[in-house]
Amino acid sequence: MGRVSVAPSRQEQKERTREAILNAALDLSRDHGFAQISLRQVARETGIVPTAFYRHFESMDELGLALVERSFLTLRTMIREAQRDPDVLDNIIEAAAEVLVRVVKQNKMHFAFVARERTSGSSAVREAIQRELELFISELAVVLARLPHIERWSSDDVKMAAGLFVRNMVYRAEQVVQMPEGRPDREQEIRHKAEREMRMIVLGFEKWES
Amino acid sequence: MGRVSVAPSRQEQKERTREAILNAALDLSRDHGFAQISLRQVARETGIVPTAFYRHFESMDELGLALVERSFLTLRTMIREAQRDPDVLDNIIEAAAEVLVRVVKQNKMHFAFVARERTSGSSAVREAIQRELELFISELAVVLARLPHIERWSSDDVKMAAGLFVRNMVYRAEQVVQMPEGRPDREQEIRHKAEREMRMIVLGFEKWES
DNA sequence: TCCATCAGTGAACATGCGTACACTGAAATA
DNA sequence: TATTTCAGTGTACGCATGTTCACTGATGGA
Repeated sequence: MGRVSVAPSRQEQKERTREAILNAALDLSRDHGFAQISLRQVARETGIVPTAFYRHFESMDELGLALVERSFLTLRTMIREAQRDPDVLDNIIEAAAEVLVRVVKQNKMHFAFVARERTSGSSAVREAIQRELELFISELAVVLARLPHIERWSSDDVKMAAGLFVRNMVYRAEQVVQMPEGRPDREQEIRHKAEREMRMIVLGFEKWES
Repeated sequence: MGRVSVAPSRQEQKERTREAILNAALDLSRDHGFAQISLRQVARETGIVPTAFYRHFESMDELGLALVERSFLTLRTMIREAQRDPDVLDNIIEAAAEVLVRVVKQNKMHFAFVARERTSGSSAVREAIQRELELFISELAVVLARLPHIERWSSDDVKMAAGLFVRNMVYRAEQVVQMPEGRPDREQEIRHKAEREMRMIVLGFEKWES
């Protein structure tokens, strides 16, 4: 057979194991939350011996922080994608709802992790998520600031609006995550509700200081 | 001395211990979440032996459900109080923000519990909270439905509005809970932000179908 | 007064945990 | 080729956990 399997370098192999640990932890977190899972469970799921875990992370807390980072990479990808999309300026609501549902569906685990560990989780993880969410709101505020009605608002007001959007988005994302597989009707219902809510908030925007 | 101490009846004593267990659990949950605490920790904090726990609850899960119930009793008290207050109809925003901050401050632990265990927690606890929150939104919808602008809306729309309010309220309540003691400036800031947000949402209401 | 009830006790157990420590053997380096 | 590095192994440890079981002694009805 034409199969040529190059032996992976040491680095490559280490990186693979690290990735495997992250995925195992994410997977195990699904049912009972990251804070509940043990180092030994993660090792077992990864297929390594418990002590080998320490070759990659100093503690479960450090693993948790790595997961926060990885999950927010996904979120930032989403906002950048939304920024490139020319529809967004004309029609922010439908575009945002569409991107929301699609990206969340593709990255359920990451969103579930953020939503869950935001309020529970170790204090290190919790604080990291709060910080990242603030950053995310600021990024969204920059996008919003370019919209026609909003150009002249104070930056505090724009941030408030972004906060309302993001917090409602987080809530609807939780619902998409909990959504059972193969239920396009539920999906459409959530998208529809998200659209209505965002539209209502936007109506508030328009009246805010005009 | 005139001290007369009547020996408590068996029932009374049992009720007291039960209450002590609930408080101990609520207190221990504060730092790391209910899901993380052990039956033995709760017993230790209560001042009973681990096995005595079983005289009151079958499992930690049952304890969790009892805490959900007790916490939502507080929430319902809040909405009833708001309903009785005549200011609410004229000036729903300031009144709501005031009630929010005051009641949350008085019952930090209960709100913290609900906010935290809503997304983490065992599935039994999580589902109980989701159900109670839905109920709470419905109750608020009834209150909102009496407001001048809203009378003629569809019930779906009123529920959406109530949902937006409650979810933003939950978020701000989380902040009040996390607020350090003796910081009236932070308290006012949160109240102020909550007011602005609610005002913005209400602006959306007014424009919604008028 | 006698006796049943039952909230709380205390010892014992099997299990899973985090981490220390000495190790192996293949990849990287010299 | 000889040597070093280091990801992963295997054993062992002390500790906290949930749950069992037989118990104690005050309460409260007969």
